[in-house]
Amino acid sequence: MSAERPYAQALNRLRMAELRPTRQRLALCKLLFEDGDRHVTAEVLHGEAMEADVRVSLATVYNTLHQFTSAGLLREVVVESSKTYFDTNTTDHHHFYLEDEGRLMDIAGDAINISGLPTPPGGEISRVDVVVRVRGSAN
Amino acid sequence: MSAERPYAQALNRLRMAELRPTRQRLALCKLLFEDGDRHVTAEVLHGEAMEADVRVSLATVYNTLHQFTSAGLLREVVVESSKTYFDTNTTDHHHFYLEDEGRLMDIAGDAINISGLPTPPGGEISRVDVVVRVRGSAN
DNA sequence: GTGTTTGCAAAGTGTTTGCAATTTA
DNA sequence: TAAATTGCAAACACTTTGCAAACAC
Repeated sequence: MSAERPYAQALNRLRMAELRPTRQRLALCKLLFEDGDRHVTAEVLHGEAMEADVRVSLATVYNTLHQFTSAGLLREVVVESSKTYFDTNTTDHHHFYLEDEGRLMDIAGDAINISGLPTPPGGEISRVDVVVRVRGSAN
Repeated sequence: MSAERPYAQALNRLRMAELRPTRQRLALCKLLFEDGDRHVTAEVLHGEAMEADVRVSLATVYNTLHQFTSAGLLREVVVESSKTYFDTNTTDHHHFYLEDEGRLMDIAGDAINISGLPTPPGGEISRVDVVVRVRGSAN
């Protein structure tokens, strides 16, 4: 919806998250959400910003990604030490990880069924992450 | 088996992996495998070595953990960016991750049932990792 | 002896932080 | 103009690397 109003959309998203719509946040928000579901690292997003002639520092990209995550706009996905991926899809779902390309792909939450989960040892389950590692996708 | 012969056991393990049984490798091997399944980081293992008065550099611990992993003696588990866990259990299984403590616990491979896995997009599945994140275990 | 392994210190990577300058409301 | 945000550069945690000395066979 309203894919033709990415700017207004970004503004709305920031308002809902109660984050001041600064030039940088608006631009990053637009880049992140205007093209459907994405999985980005800070470096990649920063690169896209540079290409789009948006002046943002890498530090701000990091800060913004974390603010968006705290606000529930993004979700962090851990598949590789020493690289943090942010996912624009915050609904319940899982991932393919294409090891050769270092790329993530969503698996719809209802596509996989998990049964027999043991009771967690004290505390409660905050999330169940399934990562299906795929090799040879580059050939 | 032969839990009372940790040294001979370690020696055997190294021989099977075709790694020279150096003082350092033997000591690390012993620390890793004499007490059942473990999940360690390089820092933690290095700390244990120091406590046991085994002189090993952190760099060697890192190298050794990777050699053991390549040899199939260990397996890497990714649950947190910027921290690598090595698991002495190399069989098919999954994990609880106690977020408050940063601790891993095994979930037997046959305890969980996963159905409906979509076909991977080119390439073949090298592994399916299930991480059950648990919060509040420290209370 | 010869080739492997180690330790050190230095370099590397991805990320976070302190603070003055800038921007927003 | 008061408070929030930014950019920079420095600091950070964790990990890898180059190379001479020590070690295993």
